[in-house]
Amino acid sequence: MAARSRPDIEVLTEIGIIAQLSNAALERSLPAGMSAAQFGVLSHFTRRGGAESPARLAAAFQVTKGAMTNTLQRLEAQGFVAIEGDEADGRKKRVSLTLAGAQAYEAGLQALRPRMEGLREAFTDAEFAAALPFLKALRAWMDENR
Amino acid sequence: MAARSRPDIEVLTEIGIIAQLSNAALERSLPAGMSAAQFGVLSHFTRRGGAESPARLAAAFQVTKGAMTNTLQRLEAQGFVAIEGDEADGRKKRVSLTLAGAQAYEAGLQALRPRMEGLREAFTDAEFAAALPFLKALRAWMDENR
DNA sequence: GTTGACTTGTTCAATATTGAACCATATATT
DNA sequence: AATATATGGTTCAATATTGAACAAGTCAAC
Repeated sequence: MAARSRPDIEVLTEIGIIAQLSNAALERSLPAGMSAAQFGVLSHFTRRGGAESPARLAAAFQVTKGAMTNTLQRLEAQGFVAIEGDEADGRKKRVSLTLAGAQAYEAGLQALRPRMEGLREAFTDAEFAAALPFLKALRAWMDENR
Repeated sequence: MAARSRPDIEVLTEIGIIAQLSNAALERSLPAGMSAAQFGVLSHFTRRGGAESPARLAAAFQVTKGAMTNTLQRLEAQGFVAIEGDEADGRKKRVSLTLAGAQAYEAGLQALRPRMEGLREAFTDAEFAAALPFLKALRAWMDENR
């Protein structure tokens, strides 16, 4: 085999492919009609609870406001989130999880379970934990040097 | 801050964000009209040389054949690749890099240079190399357990 | 040789995303 | 108070991608 690529490029290449495969697997496993983006939003609310504005969600997921508008409209159409105007600030809206949304998230989690278990049989928590600091640093750099 | 997520999920989350930021940065840096997908194909030919069929390119980039058709059509429209029928197998086509394509790739590389240099100032080659084995293993697992 | 299964490449509708324009509202400056 | 600037959210056209259907070519088995 010819000379390998530079390690920085190789890292970014592997990361790109992993992200692609991971996202594709996620979408394939999820119940019909639930995209990875939607699942991410539901997951966010399950972890954090409370209400968030669309703009803050867009920032959290590194997505444009337009994309978040789309995702939230689809979630609302399915009854998974409630969207209401913000009393204190007329520009904002407040998005929150509904009971149906929490149930949909649970169903999504269950659907993912076999895959996640397979992953955790293939690698140990220690391996993931060991990889994390570098990945976080890389993410932070990418974020700052946008 | 509340309890962290499980390390496996965190790893996949970070990888997803890095890939997104990295791809966005790539597209922003590249000369107008050249997408990351197109740059990837040019890069492939520069490294490997010779000719490849669209199907093999699609497999190499983990993309559907339809997506590759699109990318190749755009590359051909700009004169960056030549596409001809395969003599030996009437179903296949042979894609190869043109001189203009090689020059376009060089221009893309130059445009990326400042960003890549910044990255290599922020991290050492050793750090990238250290991260690589785990990423490769993870990629391989994702690839097998599709 | 014919048939049947597989491979290759293209097309098409559906979906997600971006970037820009835009309107409404809030905040700061004067 | 009036004006300017910034922020929040939506819409729109453009683009990339997927998955499915399809036509054309190959190949093996019979």
